[in-house]
Amino acid sequence: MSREGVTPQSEDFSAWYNELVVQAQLVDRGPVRGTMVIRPYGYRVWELLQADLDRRIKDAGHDNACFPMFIPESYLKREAEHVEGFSPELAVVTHAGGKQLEEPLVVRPTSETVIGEYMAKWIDSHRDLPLLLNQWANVVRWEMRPRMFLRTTEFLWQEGHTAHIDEDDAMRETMWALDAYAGVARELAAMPVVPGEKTPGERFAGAVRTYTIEGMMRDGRALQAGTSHYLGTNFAKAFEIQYQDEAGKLTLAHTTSWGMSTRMIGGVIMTHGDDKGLVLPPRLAPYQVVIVPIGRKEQGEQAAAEARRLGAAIKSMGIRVHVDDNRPQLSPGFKFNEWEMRGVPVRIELGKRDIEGGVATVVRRLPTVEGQGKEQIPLDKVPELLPGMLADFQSFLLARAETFREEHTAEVDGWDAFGAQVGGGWARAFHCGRTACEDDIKAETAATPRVIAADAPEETGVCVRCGEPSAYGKRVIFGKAY
RNA sequence: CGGGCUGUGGCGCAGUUUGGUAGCGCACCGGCUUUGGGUGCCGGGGGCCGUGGGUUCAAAUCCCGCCAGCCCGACCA
Repeated sequence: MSREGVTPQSEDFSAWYNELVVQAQLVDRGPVRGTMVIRPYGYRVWELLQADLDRRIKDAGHDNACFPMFIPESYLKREAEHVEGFSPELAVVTHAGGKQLEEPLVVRPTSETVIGEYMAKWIDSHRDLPLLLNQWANVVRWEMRPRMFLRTTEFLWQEGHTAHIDEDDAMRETMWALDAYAGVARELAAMPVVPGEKTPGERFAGAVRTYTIEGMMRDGRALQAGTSHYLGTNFAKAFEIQYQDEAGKLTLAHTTSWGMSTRMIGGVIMTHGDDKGLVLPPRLAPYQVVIVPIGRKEQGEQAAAEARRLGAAIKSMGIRVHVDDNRPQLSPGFKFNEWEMRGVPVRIELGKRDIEGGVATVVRRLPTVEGQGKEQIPLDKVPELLPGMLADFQSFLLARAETFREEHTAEVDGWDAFGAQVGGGWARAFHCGRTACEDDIKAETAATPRVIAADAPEETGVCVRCGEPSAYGKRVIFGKAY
């Protein structure tokens, strides 16, 4: 840790990100290429996301379960598109117990197949539906170009798997999950995502319809932060997930699957971070407030004691607070920079001057109002003022990200304008709907269709690339993606 | 898989061209210093120089192979 700070975003966004995730102590590099060790500070962020999403999942009637990570290779092969989509990135176990296995085992890249097998076993009658399952698990996908949180060989996620009596019910479920993800993104991550459908070319392998929430990062690129699929009867056919309907007839169930992963953390970093480092939304911050006592010897001890007292009062307000009183070898300046780099929303400085004046020096990670910097607040008023301050900070981040996205999104109709727009943001454009045309666009501009926004107005036009009549009945958001 | 770069104390690097007892900064340990935006000073500990072979009296340094990592590209739900 000899460096001071990280490469500025403006200079090299990618370097900024790579350095920051390590220096902020969110992760460390794993021993195997593409793997990551999630350190306590990073894992706490995940736990906070997890707690909220898990509550939403359970409130909507789903039950958690856990399926094995080893899947017989033959399972994957039962759904043609599914196996084709995944085979390049599978990790396969061929040897175990000191000998070659009769049938190779795939380390799960996702669990549609195993869960499908058991759904078939557990479902007999229409009375068994809907079957609403969820699991929190790790999955493995052998990626060519891994990046911490965004695309790692192994990652943590939640995968919901449900079976329904018909398309209507399954679609309600699909949209429920999408809405839950949008809620988590907006309310916890302060990330203003665009929910909507993916084009056929971007669809999940084996899905009938794929939905996504897309967020814009501070370099103008898009991040898929959660995804929900209506699988139709594709997996039901492959795994014989069927039920007897009221008339006694055997009928295929309609299934869904939906997932949100540790990738969301990467989204938080790239949505709010700046040249000084991380900026964590209070609802996801392991430490919402850090108190730095200032002084040495007796004076330092007095400040530390006062800091601990204040910390206890703040904690009793239900706020996650940390008192940095155990590192006398570090100067206050160092600590200020470090906690800013690690994204703590509010810092409280407590030294001789403060204590004599009966105040604390309170500093936000970002000025929520122009020109607002440090402020002195009477010590006994600090705990009661903090909840409001944190809530304001949370909504400030969401509003700021929303403004940023609007400023970097434009309606585009000409091909030249399209190329310019996707250079640093999103283009809302008409598209013919042909996958081959999407491929051309990608080859020429590196941009891909990200989402057909659910709330986009109904309109038609001609394809921005080939001039054919537009598909989808609305514009499509294009951008470069992670 | 292709192109480029890099492997030297925990981290970041110099030393390699021209072979000759392995160095610096940060971190760490001990001590001192009146810690408000990356304190200053003194004294310490720590390194099969990625790996295997070759050349040589002698290799971090020269030669050949291999491995790993990073960046760019192809690829990616």
